[in-house]
Amino acid sequence: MAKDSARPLRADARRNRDQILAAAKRVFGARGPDVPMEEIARQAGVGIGTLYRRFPDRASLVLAVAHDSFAKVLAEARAAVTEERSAWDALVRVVRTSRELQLSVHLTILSPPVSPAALADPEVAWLQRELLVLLDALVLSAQREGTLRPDVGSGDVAALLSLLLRPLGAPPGITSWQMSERAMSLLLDSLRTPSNLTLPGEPMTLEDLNPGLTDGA
Amino acid sequence: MAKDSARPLRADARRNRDQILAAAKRVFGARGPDVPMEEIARQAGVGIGTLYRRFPDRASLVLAVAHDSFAKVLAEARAAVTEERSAWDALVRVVRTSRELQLSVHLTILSPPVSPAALADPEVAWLQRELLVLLDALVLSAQREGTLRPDVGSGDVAALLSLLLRPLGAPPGITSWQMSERAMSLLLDSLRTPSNLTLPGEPMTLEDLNPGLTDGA
Amino acid sequence: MAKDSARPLRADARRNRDQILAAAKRVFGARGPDVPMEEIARQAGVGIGTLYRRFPDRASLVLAVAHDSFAKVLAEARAAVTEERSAWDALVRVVRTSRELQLSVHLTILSPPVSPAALADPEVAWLQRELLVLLDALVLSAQREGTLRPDVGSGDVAALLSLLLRPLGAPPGITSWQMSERAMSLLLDSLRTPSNLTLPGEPMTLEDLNPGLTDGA
Amino acid sequence: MAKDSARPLRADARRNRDQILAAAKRVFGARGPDVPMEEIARQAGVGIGTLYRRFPDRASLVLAVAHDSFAKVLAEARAAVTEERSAWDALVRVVRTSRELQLSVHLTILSPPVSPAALADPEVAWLQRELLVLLDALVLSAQREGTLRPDVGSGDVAALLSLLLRPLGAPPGITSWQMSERAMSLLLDSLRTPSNLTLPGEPMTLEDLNPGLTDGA
DNA sequence: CATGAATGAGCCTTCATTCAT
DNA sequence: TATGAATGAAGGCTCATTCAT
Repeated sequence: MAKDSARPLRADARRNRDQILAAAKRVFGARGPDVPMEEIARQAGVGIGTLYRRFPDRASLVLAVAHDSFAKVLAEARAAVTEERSAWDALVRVVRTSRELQLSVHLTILSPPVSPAALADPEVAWLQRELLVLLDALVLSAQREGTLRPDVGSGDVAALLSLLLRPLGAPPGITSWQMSERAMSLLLDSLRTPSNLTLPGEPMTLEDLNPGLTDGA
Repeated sequence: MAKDSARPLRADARRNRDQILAAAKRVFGARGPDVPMEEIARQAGVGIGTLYRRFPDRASLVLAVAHDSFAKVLAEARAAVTEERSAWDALVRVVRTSRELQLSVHLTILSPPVSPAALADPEVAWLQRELLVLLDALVLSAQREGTLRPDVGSGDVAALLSLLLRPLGAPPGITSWQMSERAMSLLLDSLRTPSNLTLPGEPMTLEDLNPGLTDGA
Repeated sequence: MAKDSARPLRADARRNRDQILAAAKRVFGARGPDVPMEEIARQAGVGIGTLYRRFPDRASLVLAVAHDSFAKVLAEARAAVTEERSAWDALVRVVRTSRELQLSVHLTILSPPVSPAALADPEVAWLQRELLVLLDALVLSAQREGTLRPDVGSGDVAALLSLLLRPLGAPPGITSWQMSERAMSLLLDSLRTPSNLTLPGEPMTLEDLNPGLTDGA
Repeated sequence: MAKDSARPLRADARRNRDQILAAAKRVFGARGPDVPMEEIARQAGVGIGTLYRRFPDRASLVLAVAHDSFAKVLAEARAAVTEERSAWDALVRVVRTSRELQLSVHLTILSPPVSPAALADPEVAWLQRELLVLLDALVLSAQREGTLRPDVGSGDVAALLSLLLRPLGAPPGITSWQMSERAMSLLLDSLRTPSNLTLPGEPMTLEDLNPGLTDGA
């Protein structure tokens, strides 16, 4: 389906490639898509030259990250479909395990406003399509099952995911994480029929969001 | 509450300042906070020097944009509280009219992951606090009213807003807008008690999200 | 011998011009020749536009400062020649009172390495020549008198002055001043025949130059 | 005593570094500390990026130049102390060979009015102190020897050096050089006991200083 | 093949100077 | 006329990318 041009890559080269990819994922996630290439190289423990040998330019690195993430998500999603009892459960699992998505989404979103560079790549496009098709099937199943409100389409679900999975832009502190958890629960509930949600944790107060905010109030 | 240090600014200077602010809002919104200053100047129809005379550095421009947006949102929110019949309606209106929020949120978010520079500014911080306090009151009222699920706090609401109002990163096409509309509706519904939502428009399909996507499928 | 083109200048204009000149002198002296024009305008209490109306560009302001300083020095030198008993005394007085020179020298030096712009101006050139001629006469007189070593020329004297009058580059603290005083005394003594110097003050120690320097030594 | 943090630097990098340093010395000397960095890069025959790779900002380049010059001077001074017969001779040699000083002095002067940035650096500060301590010893020896007037301190000597070694601001033409030579001789003589100077060259005339000056006289 | 050096385009910012009020 | 706004050229610095070791 893809990769063919190059022979399998020597062991150390392979290792380098992986380290770079891992570093890029980490760094992009933590500091946005504008980090200097050298920073990534440093974190990967390789020279800048090596990075460029592996990924001829920034775009191709971003692409590789996107590809990698998408692939992992897709695999997970397929596993969910196979292993979960109901379509709804599978859907929930896809969403929940899609922390991995967070990055791909960040870079080359599920929905139309896509980083054009990334989607230009046929493989990423293919992955994206596979994922969406799977999502579509899941949505239909769940609706047939009666667990998903009938007036939403897979496009709606993808859109919500796009929105929710976007990183919050903050160092992912506990609060930020909990916030996402609760938001996601609410979201899922809004999709569910019949709704029967119990939100995790306590209601979030202003104080939770902005510690110290109400001191002077 | 604001502007005080300097005398009122000459007419043309005032006009330029406003044009710059408007351009910055537009451009930041469309292309993120990293656009070249010259781009903003060009869009505002002024020289780069003029921009810098008015806003001594990038940070101060960002700040001004944030301030302006926050102020508008706060005003709107207060109007909503006054004019709407129920707390729920006010809440909905705040959310809905908060397209304006989109930008402020983009720059100096409601919730903790805040652009630190912007919140360092006492005035912006004050505006933010006012807004959150108002939101808090609204949440409590709505819960007393029985229209808002009791297990969410104002923090949750703010968090959801933060997430949803984030720009999608795309040129705001029709699809993108509709998507937001529907997502927001779902969101509001997930907060509502009892839920009684009718989603606007038709279910979004994959085709809606990615026109042409299923061509080859 | 100069100024002719313009009519005498209205009173307030005159005042502005003088304030600007004074400010420029002060500021150039304190912060070197690269201070922004606006800084000078501010210190002079006028708008930048006014400054430029009076002095069409930086060069012409520098020129005016040089001119002014040279003129004062020349006047002083003439007074010294007239009033002092011996050529030597006059020479000493010229040197000593030439604190005023410090600035002119800083800008358009006595000796060849001259700020070309300034000496391009016929009036400044004329002043400079007058001064040098006067100095020449003084040197000859003093040598005839037997108070100045016969193997130096007026060029040597001018050169030494150029060197010594250069500002030290420091905020003119007490030490800096004393240092100059002593250096100048030594210099004068090196020119004197017979030498009979008593240096002012105490010998300068390293500690004087660099307070705290020998703490750890 | 110096350089330690980094490994030895690749051969070509080393060469570039040296060229940059040399160019900087030359250019700073000729045109002051405000020359554009690009000018220095050009003169060094490298790209601007290379310059910045080696010296992350202007301050650090200035620092390096100062360091280098000071180190050379100190070495020379130590050699002088060792090799010259009398303290006086050593002192004279230090002064005379201190053309090298000219630059260091220009940047981070011997005496208090020091470019603060440069002296903030511990190594430069250390070099400066070493030099001053050595000078101090030399002054005392010479005074014990009876060759240096007893009423001056090492601070005076350093101050005079600071003054005299300052570049004249001109392209170092022959005249300028001779002028310095003679001035320095006079200076040394003013310090000497008993004085027995024969000045080098002929008395300098006004014509020497300003060729063409007396043309129209 | 890995490395780190070199390069230069591009963005931020300052400031001399001109121009509208 | 005085003022302060507008302008743009120039310099500092960063970083993506290419090249020599």
